[in-house]
Parts: sequence; C-alpha cells; structure tokens
Amino acid sequence: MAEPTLTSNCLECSENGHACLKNLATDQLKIVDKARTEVTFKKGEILFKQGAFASQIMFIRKGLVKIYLENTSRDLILKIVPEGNYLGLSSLFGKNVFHYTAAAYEPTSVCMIERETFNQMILENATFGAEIIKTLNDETIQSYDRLYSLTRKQLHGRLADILLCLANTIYKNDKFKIPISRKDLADLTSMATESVIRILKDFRNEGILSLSGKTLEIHDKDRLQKISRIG
Amino acid sequence: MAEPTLTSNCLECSENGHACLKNLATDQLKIVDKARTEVTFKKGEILFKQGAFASQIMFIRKGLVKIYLENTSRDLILKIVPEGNYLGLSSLFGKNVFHYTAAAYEPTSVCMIERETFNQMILENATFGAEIIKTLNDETIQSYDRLYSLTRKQLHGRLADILLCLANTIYKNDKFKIPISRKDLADLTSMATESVIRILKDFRNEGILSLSGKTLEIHDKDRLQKISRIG
DNA sequence: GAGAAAAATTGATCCGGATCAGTTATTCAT
DNA sequence: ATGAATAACTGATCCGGATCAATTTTTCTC
Repeated sequence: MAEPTLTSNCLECSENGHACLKNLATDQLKIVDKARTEVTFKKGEILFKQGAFASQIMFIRKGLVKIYLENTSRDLILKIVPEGNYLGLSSLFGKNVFHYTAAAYEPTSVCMIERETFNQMILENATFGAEIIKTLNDETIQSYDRLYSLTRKQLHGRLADILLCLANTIYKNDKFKIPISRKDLADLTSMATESVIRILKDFRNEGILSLSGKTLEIHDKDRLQKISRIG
Repeated sequence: MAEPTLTSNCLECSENGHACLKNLATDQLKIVDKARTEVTFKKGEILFKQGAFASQIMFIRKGLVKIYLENTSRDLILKIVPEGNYLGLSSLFGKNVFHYTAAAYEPTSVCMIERETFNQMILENATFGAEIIKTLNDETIQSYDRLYSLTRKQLHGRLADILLCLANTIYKNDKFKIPISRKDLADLTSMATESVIRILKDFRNEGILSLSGKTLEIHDKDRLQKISRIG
C-alpha cells in the first residue's frame, strides 16, 4: 500500500505564511504535523460525504472544491471553495458528522488533520480559536449575501452574482476556465439548467462576456455588477 | 437620567445555569459583570441597526427578536431569536459593525456586554471560545436548512417550516400567540403577503390549524410535517 | 477513432405565485 | 368613542421561469 505523498510539513507551511495554523506555536505545529496526512483527489472525486463521521478537518492546499447538500430530488451547492480554505469546520465541537458533501472540481490536494488534535489546539491556544471564530464569521456573513441573492434576485441577477464571485474571489481574473457544468451553475443559483444556458446566451449577445470552450471571459464587468444590483 | 434596571449580576446568572458565560471562571464573571448593562426594549423597538458599530454583544434575557437585512426594496428576515441566545456574535473578531438589524417583537430585555471585554474573555479562556464556536456552528447548520427551505420548497412547504419552527423551537407548544405580522411571515418565507394569507387559509380549511385573533393552534402536526417534507 | 454516454442547446408550453386593485377588519391616537 | 392609519383579506390578471421534448455537441470508453 503506497503512502500518500507528503510534500511538506506544518512548520514549513506555517513559515511560508499559509493561512492554516496561523497563531500556533512551534510545539503545537509539531503535534499537528504528526496528526496530519496529505491526500490528493482526482477531478470529480468525493472528499467526504454528508452524514459521514467528521474525523478530520481538511485544508485545501491546491484545487477547487464544491460543498453541497445532497437530496433525493436535487443538490443544493452551498459554496465553491478554492485553495487556502478549511473544509469541515462546521463539525467542530458539535455533532461529529459532516453536514454536507464535498467534491473536487479539479485535481485537488488537501491536508487532513485529526479532528481531536485540531480541537485540542483550539482549547490550548485561544488566539488560534479566535482566528477560527473570525473565519466562521466571515463565512456566515458571506452566506447572508448568498441568501439574499437566491431569495430576492431574479435569474439574471443570481447568475451575475456567481460569475462575479468566480472572477473576483475564486480566480481573481476576468478570464478563466470554468470547470463548473451548466447543471452545477443551476444548482448554485437554484434555477433550471436551461435557464442558465439561456441567460449565458443573453450575456453573450449583449457583449457582457464571451465563451470559447470552457474558457469564459468577462468583458463588461460594470454591466454585470449593475445586473447584480438591480436583481 | 435614570439608570437601567439591573435585575441580577453575571455571577448569579451563571450559578443559575444560564447559557451565557458558561465556562467562565469567577474572576472573569466579575470582569464581565462590570462591562455589562441591562436594557429593556418595547415591542417594535430596534435593538441595533445594520451598519452601526458593534460595540457590544447582547444576550436576550427575556423576549423575542427578529434579525433582518434591510434593503431599499424589501427586508429579508434572517432569523427569529428567542430568549437565551446571543445577538451580534457574527461581529466578533471581524469588521466592528452589525451585519443586520435587530428589532423586538415583544417587550425584550437584553444584557449588553462590551465587545472588547467579550473578545478578551475568549482570548483568556479557550473553553469559552470553544463554546462560542459550537454556538456559531449550530447557527450555520440551521442556516443550511433555511437556505434549502427557501430555495427548494414551494410556498406551502416554506410556511409549514416556519410554523413548525415557531411551535417546536421558539414556543415549544402547539398553541401560541404569534406576534409576527403576515408581512413579516412573508419576509421570513420570501413570499408575497397575500400568499401567506391564502396559505394560512388553506391550512385552516384543511383543519391543520386554527386561528383566533393572534392565537394560533396547530391541530395536525403530522400533516404539517408532511407538507414540509414534500415541499 | 468509433460508438456510447453525458452535457449543452433550442423552442414550445404551462403553471406557481407575484402583482394589482380593491374591501373589510384591527389597532392606534386624540 | 371616533376618525385615521395600519393590517388582513379577496378576486382577477399577468409573467418569470420551470418543465417538456427534441437535437446537437462534447466527452468519455474500449
């Protein structure tokens, strides 16, 4: 049985200024490093399943992940999570299960940290805990925006929001390759797949963006922001 | 200028097993008690405004509060918060403003705790911080249910969800006085006021519930749960 | 690289629920 | 108690978007 490739350790990672494990002391970093393993996932693979025991917290080192609620009828994609973020924090100090499923959009490598060790670090180091609280709160505030978008805006506004998020937050570029299918864009915006297609066509016809293959380029961001605003 | 009525102090409150300030040591409770003031609000009054400086964390001792996003067009009620819960936790360790407005549905009394002192308690006492993390996570998980309800269920299912929440979580009784207007039920379920009225009528006609004045009684909870399930 | 499966696309139809326009019932203020 | 303002209610109309049905394109698989 092959060992997963360990490309680094927590001490190096922390020195390089990574967001994970910020505020931990050297001896704590050593403990975490022992309770850690690195795993890579192929495109489309599931990192963890909703309902499964959350025996580890994950940190995305490389890649792109969707987290979603699975349901008999249709999935609800809660969030697209890029590298440099934790997964599974919502299972800390509560019921020891994942509340959502996570799947990789791209080849993705994550650090898995034993939940118990992670909990222990928080209990030993309040500054680390405070940083986690800040992270959780940032996510909550984002989720308010999303709730607003999904419940109060019409289709064009909702799709504009997702596209702006991809350009501004995920890729930090107005031109990017979307690994997200029309179906998934529909599950993100809570609309029908056909509607996603029609609205993308509208945007293309109006010169707001162009699509060639999987590459999307936003030409008129002002316009898109206006569409987002008016809903 | 009259002082607000202080009905107790943090040490007594903690001894009586209140959820707030659980896990704090006696000397910490004394510090918090000095950084605390108690304020009562009349029905309809605003506790704090979205965008205002969040210079304190609040704990609802008595009453019922709605927190909502204010918007030029229409409000979005994020949550109904009963006594025994914090308000404003999402402003901890982040931008020092409230991200939503809070208003009292009933005469409400809250403890206000200086934000800086509250932060300090978390940084001094990791167990207290862990408890806050647990609280935040519980709220996040609830918000997933709500996101699902609002985006995937039809009107009847959405209203059923809110009524079940009121009966099960808020009032812990199948008969209660709703201080929430039809308009606010609409802002909670993201539907038109007229739709709320029509669906309540449907529920009454089918014997699921009865309404006399402001008093609502649920007669057939199984049916309501089924409606919630099928959406 | 051929065939199969999945994803993307298009047009036509239909319906859930919003909006509009009023009426009736409560609540509030003097 | 009384008029005014607000909330609750009802029916008629309309439209945004889902659904359905089919075709084309792309992506896997052996």
